[in-house]
Amino acid sequence: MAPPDREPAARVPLYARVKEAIVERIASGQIGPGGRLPSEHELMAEFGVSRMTAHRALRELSAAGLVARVQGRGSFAAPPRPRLEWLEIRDISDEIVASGHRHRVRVLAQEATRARADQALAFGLRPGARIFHATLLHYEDDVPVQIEDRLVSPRFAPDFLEQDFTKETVAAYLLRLGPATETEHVVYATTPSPEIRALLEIGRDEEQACLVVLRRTWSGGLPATQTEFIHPGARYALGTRSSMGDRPDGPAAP
Amino acid sequence: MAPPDREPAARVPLYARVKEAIVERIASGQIGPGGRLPSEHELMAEFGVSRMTAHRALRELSAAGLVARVQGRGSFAAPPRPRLEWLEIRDISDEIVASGHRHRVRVLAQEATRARADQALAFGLRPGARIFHATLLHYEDDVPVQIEDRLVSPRFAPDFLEQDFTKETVAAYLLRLGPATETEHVVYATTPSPEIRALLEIGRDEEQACLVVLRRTWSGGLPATQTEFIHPGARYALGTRSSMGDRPDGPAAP
DNA sequence: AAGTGGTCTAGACCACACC
DNA sequence: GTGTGGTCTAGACCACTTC
Repeated sequence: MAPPDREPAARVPLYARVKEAIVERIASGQIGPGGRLPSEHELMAEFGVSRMTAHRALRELSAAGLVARVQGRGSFAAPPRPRLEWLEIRDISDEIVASGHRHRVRVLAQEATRARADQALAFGLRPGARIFHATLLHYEDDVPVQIEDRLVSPRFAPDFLEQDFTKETVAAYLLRLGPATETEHVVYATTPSPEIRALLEIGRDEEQACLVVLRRTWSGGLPATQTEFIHPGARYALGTRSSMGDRPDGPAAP
Repeated sequence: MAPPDREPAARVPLYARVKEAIVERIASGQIGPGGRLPSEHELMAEFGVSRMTAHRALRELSAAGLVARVQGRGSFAAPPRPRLEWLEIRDISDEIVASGHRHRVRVLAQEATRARADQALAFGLRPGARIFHATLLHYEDDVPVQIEDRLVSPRFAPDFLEQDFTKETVAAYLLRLGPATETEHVVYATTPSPEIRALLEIGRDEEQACLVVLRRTWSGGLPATQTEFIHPGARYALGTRSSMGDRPDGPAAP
């Protein structure tokens, strides 16, 4: 009673074929922005699928932001509203290894310190409270490409000082303790101090600007970590590339 | 035969309740990273829902990256693998207006030029071919915060020179012509030239580094635009914040 | 009233993993 | 073989919009 594959064609799920067909009509301009899409019943007739299958195709396109659906009215092609774009932030060691290079890390500091007033505020502690700190320098083929400067809440990672971060990434260790429930990223450019320049081996004549990624995480509502990733501007860039249809979820536009 | 609401409770769909329950177990640590989740049949029994409903809950959590599913084995809590993080890139005028400030733009250039060798290569044209160029300077409350330097393919936007970009954003105009099918972003830090410094009104003593977002777009396989957004490092940052469960799609980890 | 999307069910066939 | 997830169907009830 359920013919799962009416054609011995390629093993592409029906809902995926329906999605492809709709994306094709939008991408080719055949349905312009704001234009009306076939209703679920029309898709049932056109592709010979059940309503659940037609519905799934439209629902997933809606989640992907390519299609807007309004109950009682119909489905429409992506509205002419600026789409959000997304920049991927990955772990530096992954990136280096994935690009076929050699990754090495030096642990410059791994200690307990007293929280300064601003740090205490950020972590919800009293000034002078004990907090963990670590500074790591990441090399790609012996060229320094990132300074990782971390503050970690002792509440979140009590055994932080006992870890060997040349064996396991700090990020991997922290993830092992429990996933962050909230994450904040800020990216900006800055002119490095002489100390930073020395660590990153930035010559006097070399491009001096640095790219900084500031990451703050929370776990279960409590601040867990705060990290500055500092990169030499001339040797590092964040990048991403996306195609229509494989974009991350965006707010389904009205 | 289909009791749609066995309890007159709040109007929350069943699949959403199942999702919430699972997220709760993961976020509370009750199911630690890599831990096993109830199977679809177990969820059916526990929540009294059909298999389709249990499946939808798990499928959406899988798309959100919180759950990994493996055919034949089962469903598991977010694996202890570095999650991808995402940085949002938005239109500068939107950002300024959304934050309650005043946006103004000056058109510094809007012309047809001859493509340099590298530009011709990027656009798939012969060197010296006609190409459109525009430079805009964006102000937030009369303080310059972005230089927008664009190259646009005449094939994609034949009437580019006739537009009034003080009335309509370049991005909005281009979107009107047709959505980009592919987009590439690269973010890096750089030390600005004296010309750039002058335009952005960066003083001699001021922080000099600039944040550059390079965006390239394609439409239907052909290069459409290439843009450099240059920001003073001290006055601009990219930022984002995300919570567990509302993250964009990532590759469902094995 | 008719059409639309939003949800839900019961049952089915399949591919895959593990024992 | 048993259990898992992946897909699909036919039909149902509901809320909403439009006529």
